[in-house]
Amino acid sequence: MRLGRPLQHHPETALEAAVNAFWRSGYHHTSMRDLLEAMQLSRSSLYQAYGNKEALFLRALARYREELLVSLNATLAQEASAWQFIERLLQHMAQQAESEQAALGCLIFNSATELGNSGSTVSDAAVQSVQAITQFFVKVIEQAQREGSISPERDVQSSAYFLTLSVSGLRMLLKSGASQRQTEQLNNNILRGLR
Amino acid sequence: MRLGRPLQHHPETALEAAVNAFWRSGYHHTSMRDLLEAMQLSRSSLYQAYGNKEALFLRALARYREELLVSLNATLAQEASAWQFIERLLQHMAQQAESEQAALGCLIFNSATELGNSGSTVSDAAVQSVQAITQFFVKVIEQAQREGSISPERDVQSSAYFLTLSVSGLRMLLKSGASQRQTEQLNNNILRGLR
DNA sequence: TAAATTATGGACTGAATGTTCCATAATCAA
DNA sequence: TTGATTATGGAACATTCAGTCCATAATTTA
Repeated sequence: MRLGRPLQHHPETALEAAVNAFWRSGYHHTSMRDLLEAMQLSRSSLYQAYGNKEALFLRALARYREELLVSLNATLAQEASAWQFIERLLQHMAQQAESEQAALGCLIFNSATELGNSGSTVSDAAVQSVQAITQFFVKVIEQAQREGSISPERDVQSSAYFLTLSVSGLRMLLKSGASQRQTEQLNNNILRGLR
Repeated sequence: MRLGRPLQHHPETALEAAVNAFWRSGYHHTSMRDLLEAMQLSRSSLYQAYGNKEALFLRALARYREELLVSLNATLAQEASAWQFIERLLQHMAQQAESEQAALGCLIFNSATELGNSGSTVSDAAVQSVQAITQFFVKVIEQAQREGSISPERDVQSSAYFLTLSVSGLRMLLKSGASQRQTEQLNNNILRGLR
């Protein structure tokens, strides 16, 4: 068995709370005070369990990315086709318009925009997460080409990047208060860019 | 003539420096110390001339937006067609890949992503600036439709939003270190989404 | 020259920042 | 029960934060 006094908090639950805190306010503008309150644990426990703010952010971002990719893969698997997956994904984002969720945007794109690729550990992590999203879209595009809904002449990498760009741009517009109607019509342009 | 001791700084030059400071680090992460150093003036002078950090940011963002729109309008006017303007705009962004300029992104999209639309004065200004960009693209799309390069069946607002989304997404990818080759190929998807 | 007016330099404030430290609490192994 | 080990609460730290204040400098008007 494990030695010493047992944890009085659930590390996974606390990390989830940290994700939400960073999601709401970004890396720099989320203070340790915010994190302590959100995660419901004492200073010592936080530093003991996660090291420091930077390390906690890396853990939070990694968790967000992993959960997102698991969710995306699961949704892809249960859709009838890759093309339908893309349509549903865009439609789903449009339906979130003007909600609190939409106002948050995506932690990965938020972080990439905030941190750039300055070479710091945190900015590297953000860039790498954007790459992971694009890699997922590569799979989706390849499947769509096999299924005949995207021309085999289209460059896979470009189309995947275009999907990343589109989702990121959509998130920015939704953050700026774009309406559902506006977003839905927009999606036609995105789909046309893919075909 | 003006009464009292004359200014020892050029307000326009100082504001330009403030723009660059906010551009580099965002609203929250740019400190007054950063601004004082960038603008090369003393605390008193800064507060006397601009009020406080929030007011200074509003001025800086407004200046950035105005300069950007003047530049975009000038470029549009000297291109042979609206369609060619769009092509050149995207091409120009691709050529900036992997440069310091690309690493900065766009102050407006950076701010919109950082500040969301929380209802604060600064976030309102960011949202409004995104709208101003979209309004400019409305003009471009209408001109392109008159010139026959974009189908009159396309919804003007949607296409304008799509251009805003594309430029924003492109900026995010460039910030994440996307290469020139990747970006150039990407542009074909964007143009296809417009036609 | 004197009075009025505006700008500037720099000290100062209170609050917030991320982080460290230590005494104490709570568990397990012997 | 004792000793080892880990977790926790809270005080404390130096630094940075945005912003204020006041004495003084530099100018115009009278």
